[in-house]
Amino acid sequence: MTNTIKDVAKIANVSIATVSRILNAQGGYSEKTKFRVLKVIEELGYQPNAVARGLINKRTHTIGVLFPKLSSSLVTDLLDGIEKAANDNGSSVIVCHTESNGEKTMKYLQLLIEKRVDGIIFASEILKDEYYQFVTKAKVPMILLSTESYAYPVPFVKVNDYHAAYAAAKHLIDKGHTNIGMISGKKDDIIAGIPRIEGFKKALSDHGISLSPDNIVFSRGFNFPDGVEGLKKLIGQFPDVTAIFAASDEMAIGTLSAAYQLGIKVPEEISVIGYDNLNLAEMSIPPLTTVGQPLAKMGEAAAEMLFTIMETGETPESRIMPHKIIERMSVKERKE
Amino acid sequence: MTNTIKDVAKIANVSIATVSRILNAQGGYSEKTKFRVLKVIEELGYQPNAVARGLINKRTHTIGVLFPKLSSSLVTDLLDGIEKAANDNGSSVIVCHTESNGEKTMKYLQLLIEKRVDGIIFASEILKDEYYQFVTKAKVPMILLSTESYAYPVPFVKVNDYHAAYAAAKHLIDKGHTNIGMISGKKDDIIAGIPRIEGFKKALSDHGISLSPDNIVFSRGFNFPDGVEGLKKLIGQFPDVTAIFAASDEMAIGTLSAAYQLGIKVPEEISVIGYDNLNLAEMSIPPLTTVGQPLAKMGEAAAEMLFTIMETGETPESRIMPHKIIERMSVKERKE
DNA sequence: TTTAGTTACGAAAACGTTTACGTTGCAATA
DNA sequence: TATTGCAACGTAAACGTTTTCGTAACTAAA
Repeated sequence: MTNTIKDVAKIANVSIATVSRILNAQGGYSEKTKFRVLKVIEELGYQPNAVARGLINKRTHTIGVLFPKLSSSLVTDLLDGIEKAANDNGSSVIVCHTESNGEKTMKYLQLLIEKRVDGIIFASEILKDEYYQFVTKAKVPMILLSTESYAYPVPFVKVNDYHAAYAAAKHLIDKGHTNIGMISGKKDDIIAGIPRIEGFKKALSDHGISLSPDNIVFSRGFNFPDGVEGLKKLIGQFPDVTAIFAASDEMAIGTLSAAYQLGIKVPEEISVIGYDNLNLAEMSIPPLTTVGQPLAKMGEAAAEMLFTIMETGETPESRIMPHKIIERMSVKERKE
Repeated sequence: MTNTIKDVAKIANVSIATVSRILNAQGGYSEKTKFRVLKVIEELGYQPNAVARGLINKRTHTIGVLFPKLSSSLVTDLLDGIEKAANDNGSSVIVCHTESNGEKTMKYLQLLIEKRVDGIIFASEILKDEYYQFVTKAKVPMILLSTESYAYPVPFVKVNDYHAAYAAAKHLIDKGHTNIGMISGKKDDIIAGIPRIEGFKKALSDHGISLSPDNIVFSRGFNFPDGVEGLKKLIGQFPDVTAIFAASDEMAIGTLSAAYQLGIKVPEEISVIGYDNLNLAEMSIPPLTTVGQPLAKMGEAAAEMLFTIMETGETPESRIMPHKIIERMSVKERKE
C-alpha cells in the first residue's frame, strides 16, 4: 500500500499532472508549488512507480544479457563492463544463464521480450537462426558480445580471434621457439575454435615453420581439465615442444598444472601463452603470459552500442577490439 | 507497434477478458474458442506485456541483487545459485554493482524499489542503518547473503565464519603443525574479519598452542596482493611457521605465489589452507586445500527464502550453511 | 413449462503513470 | 477598455493488462 502520485497530488492540493511535471522537471509550475509538492513527496517517502512509467513510456530502462555460463571470469568481466555502462545510462541489467541450452535460451528470450527490455546482449555463444528470428520479430535491438554472426546482420563487439591467435604464436616465434604446439578448444567452434587454430597455423607458416597434425591437440571445451588433458596428449604426440599456445587462459592454467604434475618446468623447459587475460592469469605460478582481451571494455562497448541504437535508431558498426600481448613469466626466450 | 491483447481479441472475435482468461488458464471458456484464440495468438506472434501485468498484479517477478564487486569468483558462484533459484521460480534477477560505495548503494536500492522488484538480496557487505530503513519503509522483502546484521532482524544465509576458521586451524593442528600463522583480512571487518581471527585463535588455544601477536598478519582486504604481502610480512615476524591459514582463497593463492617467488616450497616447507573454495582453488599449483563454502547453494537458499516470504508473508529463519574442509595438495602432514 | 444452476462470455473499472488539450487568471499591449 | 499572450495549472485519455460483476444462453431438475 505504498503512496502513489495521487496521494501526493491530493495532499499538496494540486493535480497529478502537476506532480508529474515537477517530477520530470518539465516546467509549467511555479516555484512555490514545486517546493510544496517536493515537501509532500519527502514526507510521504513517495517513490514513483517505474512499472507504470514503463507502460506508458514504452521504455523500461532495463536490458537483458544472455550468458552460456555465469561462473567464469570471462563472463564476469564482461558483465562488469555491461553493468557499468548500463548504470551510467540509467538502466539496469537482467542476467540470464542459458547453459548453452537452446530451449532455455528461447525461454529466456521470450521472458526478456515479455518484460519489454529495451535491448538484449547476447554473449559468448552462437546465434542460432531461431534466436535471431525471434528477437528481430519482436523488434528489440540486439548486440552480440564476444561472438559474431556470419549469417545475420547483427552488430557485434569482439576481438579478432584470428589475428589474436596469430599474435600469440608470433610472440612465441619471436622468442626463438620453433617447436610450437597448440592446445586448442573445440575443433568445430566457428567463433573461438577455428579462427584461433587458423591464426596459429598462419603464423607458423608465415615464418617458415613446418606444421604437422601432431602440433595441435583438440579438446572438448575451453576449460581447466581440457588444458591438463591437452598437455598430456600433446607431449605424447609431440615430445619436442618447447612452447605452447593454449586457446584460453583456463586451459593454459590447466597445462601449467599438468606440467607441474609431470615435473616439467615452466618456462624453463616449456613456455606457455594463454588467451583471455582473466584475473587468474596473474595469480598463476608462474604468472601467465597471455593475449589479453579488454573484457570489461568490450562489455561497456556492447551496452553503449545498445543505447545508441535506442536513441538514434541506427544500427551501429560492429567493433573489433584490440588485443594485446600481456607479458608475464610463463614464456622464456629460447637460445640455441 | 507490437500486438496487444486487444488485437488478439478483435481478430478472434472475443473480448479481451476471454483472451486474458485463456492466457492464464482460468477456465470460463469453451474449447472451441480457446483453440481459435490460441491460433490467433500464434499467427500474430503475440507476447503478453509483463509491464502491464506487473502494474496490475503488483508482482514484477523480478528480484534485485546487490554485490560489492562483480568480478570475483565468490560473487559469481553466489549469483549462479541465485539465478538458478530465481529462474526455477519464474523470476529474473537484476544485478547491481555497488563497489561498497554507500551513495551508489542507496541509488541502487532506490532504483530497485522504483522498479518494484519483488525482493532484494543484499550480499557480502555490511548492512548500514540507512539501507535497512529505506527498504523496510518500502516494505520490500530482503535477505542477507554471505553477511549478517547484528542490529536488525533481517534473515541471512551464510556459513559460521568462526566455526569454519576454527575448523581450518584444527585441520592444520590435526596434521601435526604447531607453528601456525594466519594471514587475515581486514582486522575490523565484523563479518569476514573478526570471526575468522577469533575462530583461529580459539582453535590454537583449545589445543594448547601458544599464540603471540606475531602469529597473525592483517591486511587491507581479502585479495591476491594482500596474500603475497601477507606471506612476506608473516615470514618476517614469524620465521618458524610451517602452516598458514589464509582468510580467503585469493589470499591463499597470493601466499602460494609469494612462496614460489621466495623459493619456499608448498607444501613441503609450508602448508597453506584457504577459505572459500573458489574455482581457482583447484587450479592452483599445488591445488589448494581450503574450507569450502557451498556458494551456489547459498545463493539458491537466499533466493528461495525470498520466494517463501512472498508467498507466505512470514519471515523465514536464517540459515547457517555447512562448511567443509576440501583436502587437496597444499597441506602436508608434519612429522617430527 | 417454469425454475434454478451453470457455462461462456462481455463491459468496464482498476493499476500508476504521462501527456495532449483545455481553461483560468493575470500582465502587457493596442 | 478590449484584446492578446503566457504562465500555471486541471481534466481526461492512454498505456496493456486483470478482474469483478453482470448477463445471455443453455442444461437439468421440478
